[in-house]
Amino acid sequence: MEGALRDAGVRITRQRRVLLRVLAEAEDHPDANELHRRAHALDPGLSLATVYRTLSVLEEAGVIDRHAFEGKPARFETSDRPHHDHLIDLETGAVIEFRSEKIERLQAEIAAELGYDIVHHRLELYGRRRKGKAGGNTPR
Amino acid sequence: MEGALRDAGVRITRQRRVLLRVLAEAEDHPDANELHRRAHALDPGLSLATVYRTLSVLEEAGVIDRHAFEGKPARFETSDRPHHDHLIDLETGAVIEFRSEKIERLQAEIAAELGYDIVHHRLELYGRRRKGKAGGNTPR
DNA sequence: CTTCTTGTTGCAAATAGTTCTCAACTGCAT
DNA sequence: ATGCAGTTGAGAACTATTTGCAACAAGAAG
Ligand SMILES: [Mn+2]
Ligand SMILES: [Mn+2]
Ligand SMILES: [Zn+2]
Ligand SMILES: [Zn+2]
Repeated sequence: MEGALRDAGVRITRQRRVLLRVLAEAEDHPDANELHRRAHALDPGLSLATVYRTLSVLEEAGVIDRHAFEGKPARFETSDRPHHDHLIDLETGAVIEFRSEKIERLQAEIAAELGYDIVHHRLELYGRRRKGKAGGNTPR
Repeated sequence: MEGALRDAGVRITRQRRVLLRVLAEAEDHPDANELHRRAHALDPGLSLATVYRTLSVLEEAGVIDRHAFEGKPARFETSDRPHHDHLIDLETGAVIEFRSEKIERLQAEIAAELGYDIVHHRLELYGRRRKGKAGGNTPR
């Protein structure tokens, strides 16, 4: 992963290495502040400004994705996994991932009909746990 | 429309009447600043703070929708027309509306499978005009 | 290994968009 | 006409993020 960056002409500094690691180990969708806090453990002195700058660099290099959910500050995640969209639990703030081949396809069709090629999109569902009987988050 | 607001316990002030009118006449998706500029014509002295406050009130009353497109400031539109989503032209910034019953349905299904009820969602396509041969924005 | 060039960093100050504080006002129920 | 809770204008405050600048360090060159 560092190789890919180096090839893209991105210098590998101590702070970038740390952030890459923090991002790689993250299982959630941390925001800049949280990333700064986590990185702080491995490298005190790494500034928040650098976190922001590095996130922009990594985003442009295509190794991370930035999500701006309703209101809240931007959140990040590595883009090594396949594309997916998000469902946000309005009560707990939990972020649940999902992927719908059908929706992806429909989006492309719609854009095409309008004479456009999709560069990227944003699909976010905001909801609350269904109180009713069935359904349910099938535990793995 | 004012009646509905009054019933919701919202006082009808001169500035709110102006903004409601500006919003009703808008055919695009203006942001707070633009709304302020337009309202200024009908009522100089109407402050930007009031524009923001009124927009929040109207949003909560459910008479307008707020859209936060990539990066740019929030944009608004009356919610009297049926629900739709947006395609943003990355080059011109143009906002094109569309509606897909299928996608709406799929979203509900996905949420249901995850054990959720959708409160609202956000679907935005960001793209560029297709250079290729066919397709195309059928002019009306 | 030393040097050199240029990208990178930390800090603080700057932005942009939006919200809040507070005293002066006003819609509107009585 | 009165009274008061809700609303407004002006500006300060805020939040998230960006930027200017001088010190610093990656890594190509020698
Ligand atoms: Mn994700
Ligand atoms: Mn619209
Ligand atoms: Zn998607
Ligand atoms: Zn929709």
